[in-house]
Amino acid sequence: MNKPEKSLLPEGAKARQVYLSLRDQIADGRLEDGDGLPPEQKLAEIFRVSRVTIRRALDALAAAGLVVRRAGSGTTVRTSGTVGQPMAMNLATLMPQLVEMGQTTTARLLSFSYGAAPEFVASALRLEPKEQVQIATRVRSADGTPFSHLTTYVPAGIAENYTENDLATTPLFKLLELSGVQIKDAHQSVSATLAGPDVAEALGIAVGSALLSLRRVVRDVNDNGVEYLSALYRPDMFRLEMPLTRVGDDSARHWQPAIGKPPGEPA
Amino acid sequence: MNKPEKSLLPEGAKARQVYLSLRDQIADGRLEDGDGLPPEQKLAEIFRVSRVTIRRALDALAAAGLVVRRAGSGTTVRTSGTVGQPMAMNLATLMPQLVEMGQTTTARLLSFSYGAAPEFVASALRLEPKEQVQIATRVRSADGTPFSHLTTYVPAGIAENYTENDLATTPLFKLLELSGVQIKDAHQSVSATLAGPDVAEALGIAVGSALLSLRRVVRDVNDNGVEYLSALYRPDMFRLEMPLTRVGDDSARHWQPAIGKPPGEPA
DNA sequence: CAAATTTGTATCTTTTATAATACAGATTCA
DNA sequence: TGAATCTGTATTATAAAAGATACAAATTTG
Repeated sequence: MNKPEKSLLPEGAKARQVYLSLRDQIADGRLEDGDGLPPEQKLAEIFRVSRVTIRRALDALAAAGLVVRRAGSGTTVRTSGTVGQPMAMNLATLMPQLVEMGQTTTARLLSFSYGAAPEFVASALRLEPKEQVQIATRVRSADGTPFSHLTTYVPAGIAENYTENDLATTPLFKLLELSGVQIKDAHQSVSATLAGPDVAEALGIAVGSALLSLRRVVRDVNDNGVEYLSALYRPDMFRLEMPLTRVGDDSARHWQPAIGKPPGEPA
Repeated sequence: MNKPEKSLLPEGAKARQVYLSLRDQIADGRLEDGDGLPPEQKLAEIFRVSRVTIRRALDALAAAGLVVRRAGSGTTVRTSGTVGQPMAMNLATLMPQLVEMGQTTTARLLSFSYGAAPEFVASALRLEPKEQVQIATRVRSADGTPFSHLTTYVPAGIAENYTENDLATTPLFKLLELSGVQIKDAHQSVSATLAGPDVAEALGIAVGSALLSLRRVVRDVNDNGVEYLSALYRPDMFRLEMPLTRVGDDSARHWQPAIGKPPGEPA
């Protein structure tokens, strides 16, 4: 039942930024249900814009059902029912969960082609220059709402083992396994980026929204790169969880990710 | 030597979208070093905007050093040297690195106060409602360039053990140790968000920039929450690295973060 | 109740972004 | 060399966003 969020919002820069900024604060809990926002005049000073602009942003928030405005009283946050908690991906049990997720979510194949590996892919996977790779872009949805935008690069020799159709239904991770690829290790890198027009449309979000970006390189037992993944996630629907436990004695203590233990459960 | 990125970029919607779209394509390799962009007139048709708008986007790209424009010849992608690698924080060795980082970076204390714990802090740390906490906001810089914006909440009873001055010089993690707090475990949650006016100013970036957001809850051996950290990082200067290794036999394999091993090194 | 605060509404002006157009200068290539 | 192709520059016009201002209506507070 998610709205397309096609933003009847003011398309222009300033008002939209205010809107996005406030929406973000509501989405990630800095502003909670029932919290009162500062008065419009105050917000105008904080954001260094006119009250009219603040007004436009608040109108958009109200239209989205995130706040309630009452003359004389003020504007208050109303999130009950509207914001679902983002699904949390536990780092330690990452891959199994992704496989499971493949079963409870649906994927749509946006593009599929073969071509020379881009330089950054070739160097990450340690391929020969110009080596052919399969490039696929998919959007994954949960409950009909898209939450991730994935682009994968797989060496052509490996990609031969599954079809375009497989990609739309099965997580690439599983396909590689079925192809007999012996996966050894992976390396992930997490950062943040802004949604461009293409990704924004695919994910049903506004251009300029914040996205969690994840880059993953997977190698097989011979240290050959078998997959390069560039993933973008909606932060309101997806989050990386990392339990950490301290190990070792005083002299050489360090932190280590806790494995397979839900947070708060006794060891 | 990082530029303030104070975005002389066109703030308006259309030109910025074109800029972001092209920058994205360059950043993730769809356009590589040496590639020639379509001529401005062609781009104008592709993006359905006027050539002037395309021009503004290209100007911004050129100012950012991502493309080189030559009259008569065209616009070509130039990424060599310009794409500085963000500093990478290895998850496995997270805390020690943070301590080290405290030595090679500088911190500035933006605000420091005591007050009732906000609801989301109280529930995360399992405090009584309205319990007093110390709230401190700091900005951490490397080579004079700010890269992270940190807000910490520490129960007042614990915070008594160090001074406001300590905070400006020493990582909170270390201060807690010195205060005799016996840290047991921590839980981190990573996502993405947009820069609001305050954070944007503190980090020297444009409002609406993407930020990597990290939330951390630290508990002591008695399971009492001792720190709630909300951190925002510039994605161009900071990244989370996670090596993963597959362990176990066929029947019960799972992924586990590799500890203390630089990626690509033999086990 | 009266004063203060806050949102709602309306109007007008200013600023900024975008567009349309024309032409000059640089480069490439046959 | 000369035509074709591109970027560089300039001008003017149109549209959209943002700002300034004033006042009305609802609500809260003392």
